[in-house]
Amino acid sequence: MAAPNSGRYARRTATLRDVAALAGVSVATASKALNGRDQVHPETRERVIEAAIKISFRPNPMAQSLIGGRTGTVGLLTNDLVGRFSLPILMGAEDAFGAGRLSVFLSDARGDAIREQHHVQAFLDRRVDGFIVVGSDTDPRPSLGHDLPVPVVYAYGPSEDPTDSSIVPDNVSAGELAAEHMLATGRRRIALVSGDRTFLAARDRTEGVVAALAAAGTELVAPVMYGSWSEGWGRTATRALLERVPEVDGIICASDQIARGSLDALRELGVPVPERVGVLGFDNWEAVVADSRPPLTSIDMNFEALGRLAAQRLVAAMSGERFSGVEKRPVRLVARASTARV
Amino acid sequence: MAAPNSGRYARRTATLRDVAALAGVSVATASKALNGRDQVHPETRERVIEAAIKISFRPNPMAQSLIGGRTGTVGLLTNDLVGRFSLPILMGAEDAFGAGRLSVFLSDARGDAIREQHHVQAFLDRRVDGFIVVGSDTDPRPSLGHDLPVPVVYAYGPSEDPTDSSIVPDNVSAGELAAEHMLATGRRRIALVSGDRTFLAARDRTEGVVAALAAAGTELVAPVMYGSWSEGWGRTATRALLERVPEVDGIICASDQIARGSLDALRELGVPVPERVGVLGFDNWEAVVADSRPPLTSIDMNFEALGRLAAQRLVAAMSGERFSGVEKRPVRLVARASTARV
DNA sequence: AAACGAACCGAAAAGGTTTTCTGCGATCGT
DNA sequence: ACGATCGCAGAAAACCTTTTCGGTTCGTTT
Repeated sequence: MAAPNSGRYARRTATLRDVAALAGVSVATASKALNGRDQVHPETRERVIEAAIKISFRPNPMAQSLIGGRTGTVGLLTNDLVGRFSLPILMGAEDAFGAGRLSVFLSDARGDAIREQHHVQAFLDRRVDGFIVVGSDTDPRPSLGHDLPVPVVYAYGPSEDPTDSSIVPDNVSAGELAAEHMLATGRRRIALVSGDRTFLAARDRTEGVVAALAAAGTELVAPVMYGSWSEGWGRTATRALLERVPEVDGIICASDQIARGSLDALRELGVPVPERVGVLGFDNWEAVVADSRPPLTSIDMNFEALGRLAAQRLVAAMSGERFSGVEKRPVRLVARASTARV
Repeated sequence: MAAPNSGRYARRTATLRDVAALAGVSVATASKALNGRDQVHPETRERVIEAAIKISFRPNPMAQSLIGGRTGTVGLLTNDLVGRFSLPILMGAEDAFGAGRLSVFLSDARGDAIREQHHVQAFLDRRVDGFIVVGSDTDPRPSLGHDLPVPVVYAYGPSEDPTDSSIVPDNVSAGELAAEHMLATGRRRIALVSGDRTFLAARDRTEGVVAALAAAGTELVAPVMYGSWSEGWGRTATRALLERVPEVDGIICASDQIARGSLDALRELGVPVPERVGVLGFDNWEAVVADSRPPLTSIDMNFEALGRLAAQRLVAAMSGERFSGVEKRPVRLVARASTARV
């Protein structure tokens, strides 16, 4: 049980004036000394720096931004309740910013447009220097508009407005990668169990798969099966598939969860994986992929790299360059036992 | 492909001076009018407010904090790579702060102590008014120390230092809840498949289970089985268990993933769930729980509530009250088909 | 010796807001 | 009618840092 005590946290943090006094110079000189400006004698600079260290002086960023007009903060607006996507993206962004002097304000709009509007305003009130908006899926989303005083980069879910700058994973090439891998591991009768057809990601991945097969002079062994993103769908679809096309030897599933369901169904039907059928998923979601039987080959969307790039684009935009358009980023395949060549 | 354009984002935001000018008063009066101070004529106040709205004035928080000494920001430091825990906690905290005027800086230390130290310093440089530290598990972690100028609240993973303030889920009562639910659904021969015994969470949950059974005049039908937190362990443990104690009619698993493995094993052994054996997990991890067969009863750790409370404690601490000790918060059981009474 | 330039330092303004204190006109009490 | 009080508005200081610009002290040049 917690017990409220009395307690003070007063502790005036050292100011530049203190440093100056200790070093026996004016604040102006102290400032110049610490900021590497010239016009200050090396010896004096040394004295100032020592003084600063001694009283562990840290410049007050409020005072700095008051002058400079920039706060060194960016707002990261997510809509991803589960955190599957936004957290790695955030980490990538933080990485890219971290080296520089930028800090990240985070808030979650929970997919609600008016809450989002509210958070945008809150960030603007805080005078952030820019925004990163993370969507909950890869479908285009409404733009925040162009009347914002700072640049915006959309990550994962692109803006509907093509003059905005968006960074998304390349789902078409992800589909290609999947199909090529199936072919490369010696399979020829390949089926595709997709997700919810209303999602662009589902359609893009399908497009990639179909294209890659065509390029290799073949095609899907059965019509694309659309459904939901769940394990349950993976199971039903797989059962139906094996009934209709028993000779199938490769199943590409549009998500790890679908693949997981597919694996379960195959096991129950006594179909050995990867010997008779190879299975492959998308997202490389550690929790789903690692524990599946056998471990699942999956396409990793490189979220962290996505975040890093979004951060870089934002930084560039903040210093004048403006980017526009949807930038599609490469993904990578992580091979595991479920598609091992036999 | 993105194409860099030229582009400017200049746009001087309105200042209080502008408002004052427009309303024909001094900045002092304008300030008082907007902040609800008295000493200003109602009519004047009205004029000022209208002016402020007209040019959509927003006070500059840098200027405000320069005076007030508080920035209205808190630092949230996570260590949870997966985001399973920290994101809901963050959302709860944001909720609790949101109404007030607090914004959240987020950063991830990735479980690395020196990176953490670095982020703490960065937050202090930003003059945050407080910290929330989110652990990666419920084991006590090193304190950030007491020489910080602002209060700290530890969430999920408590501080080793009992004079710090920590908020954690009550894993003992979680264990009790699990056992009681098993009993309440008519099972008597109950086993416990736990996780990694080096985790406090595993031991606490065990303690609760054992205590609740004892209170009901019974005990575990087999010694606690410790292993890892994975599905694989859930499967092996369950198989071993059924071999040694075929009459078991309830399996409490210390995590959803273990439970998931257990369900798989049972299905493969042809043991009907929930008819012959009930299965229960911990964490209520949507992705794992929803798609399992049958849907898994689980103990929800109430992360969001944890985050909210942490935020409240922090706010209280920031205004002088000081809390100390580890505060254990109630959890709740979410009943699903895997433990349905037969 | 006078003038000049270089090197270095400090005073002051600026950035936007809040708060205190002073000032002023009007109202009140007697 | 006079001082006291009240209601309201504005001037100025304070918060902390950066930057510009003027000033001082040297050493150097003619």
